[in-house]
Amino acid sequence: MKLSSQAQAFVLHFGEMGSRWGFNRTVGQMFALLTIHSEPVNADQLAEALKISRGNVSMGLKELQAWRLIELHHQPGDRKDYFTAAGSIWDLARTVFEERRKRELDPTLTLLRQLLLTDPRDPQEAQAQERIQEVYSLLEMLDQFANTLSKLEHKDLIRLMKLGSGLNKLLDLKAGAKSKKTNS
Amino acid sequence: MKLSSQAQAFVLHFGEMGSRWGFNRTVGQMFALLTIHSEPVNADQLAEALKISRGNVSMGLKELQAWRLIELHHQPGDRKDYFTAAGSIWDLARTVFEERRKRELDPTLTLLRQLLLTDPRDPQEAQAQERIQEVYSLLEMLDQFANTLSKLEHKDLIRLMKLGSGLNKLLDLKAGAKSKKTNS
DNA sequence: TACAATTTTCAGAAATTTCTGAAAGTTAAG
DNA sequence: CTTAACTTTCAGAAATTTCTGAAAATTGTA
Repeated sequence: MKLSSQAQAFVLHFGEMGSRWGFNRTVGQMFALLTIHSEPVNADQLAEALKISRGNVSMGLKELQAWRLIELHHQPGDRKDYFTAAGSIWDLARTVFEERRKRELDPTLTLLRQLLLTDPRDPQEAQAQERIQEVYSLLEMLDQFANTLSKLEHKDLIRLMKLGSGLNKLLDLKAGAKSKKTNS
Repeated sequence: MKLSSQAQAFVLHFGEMGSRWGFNRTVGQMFALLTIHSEPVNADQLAEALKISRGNVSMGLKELQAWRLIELHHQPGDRKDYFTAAGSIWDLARTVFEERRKRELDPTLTLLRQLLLTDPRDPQEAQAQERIQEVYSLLEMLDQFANTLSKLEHKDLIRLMKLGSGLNKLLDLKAGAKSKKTNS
C-alpha cells in the first residue's frame, strides 16, 4: 500500500477537512484512501498506509459503516475483512448529503417541535416562541427540500445542478403558469 | 437578561449542535441567544446569560462577525457595543449557507485543481488521478449549484423549496423541451 | 473441541480545542 | 493630556476529543 504523492496529498487534505464534514481526521483519511483506491483494502493496509494504530482503524471503519460509506468484501482464501468505498463518487456524495441532513437537521427539528408545544407564559416568552417558530418553519422546509433532492434520479439531479441561471427562468415560468391559472 | 426555560433550551441545543455547524459550543449559544432575542445585547449581558467569561464572549463575537452573522449597534449615551443577529432568520440561514460553502468546498477545490495539474507518472497514479478528477468535477458542480441557489431571490427560493415532487415534473418538462428541440 | 487468525473494545495517554482572567490595548469624554 | 469605560488578547488551565496498544471477544478451520 504505497501512496503516490498525489494520493498522499488527497488523503491528508481530507483528513484536515474531516472535522468540517462531521468526522475526525483519521476517519477522513480512511475515507479518502478508500475513495481513490479502487481495489479492496484491509485494516492492516489502512493502518500501515496512514500510520495509525490497528485499534483506531477498527473504530474508523465502524464509523464509516455507520455513515454507509464503505462496503465489506472478502477475498477467497483470506480471512481478513476487505473494504471499498460504497459505490460511485456520486453515490458517496448523496450518502454524505443524506447523513448530514439527518445528523444536522433532525435533532434540531425534534427539539423545536417540543419547544413549540408548551404555551408561552408571558409576552416576553411569546416573542421568543415566535422566533423559534420561524426557525422551525425554515428548517422544516429545508429538510423537506433536502429530501426532495435526495430522491431525484441521477439524471434529474445533474440537470438541476447544471441549470445555472436557467433555474430562474424555469421558476418564473412555473410562477407564470400558476398565476395564469389563479387569475383565469 | 433572564432567559425563559424555552429560550434556555433553545440556546443550549444550539450550543450542542454548534460543532456540527462549524463553530464551538459558546459561539453556537451566543448565536442562538442573539437570534431569539430581538433587542440588542451587549457583551456583559451575554457573559452573564451564558455564564461564560468576558474574554470568551469577545472571541465569540469576533467569530460571529467573521461569519457575518451579527451586527454592531450603539445605544445613545452608552459606550458599550451592542449586537443583534444580522437580519431575518432567512438572511441568517442564507449567510450560514454561503459561509459553509466557502469553508467546506473552496479549500478542497483549490487543492484538487493543483493535484490535477501534475501529470501522472505511472498507471497506478493515472488511476488515482481519474478518481480525483471525478471528485473535482462533482464538487465543482456542487459549488456552482450552491452559488446559483445563493443568488436566487427570496420568493424564487421559497418557490423552489416548496416544489416537492413538482420538481421532478418541472425538470422533465425542461428535458422534454430540450429533446424536442434536439430531435427536430 | 482446540486453536490460530482476526476484529473489537476500552482504559489511559496524547493531542487538540476551548475557556478563563488578568494584563494590555483602545476609545471617548472631560 | 488624563482618566475611566470598555474591548481585545493571549498564556496557561480545563475540558474534550482522538489515539494507542494490550486484553477480550469473535470467527473460521481442523
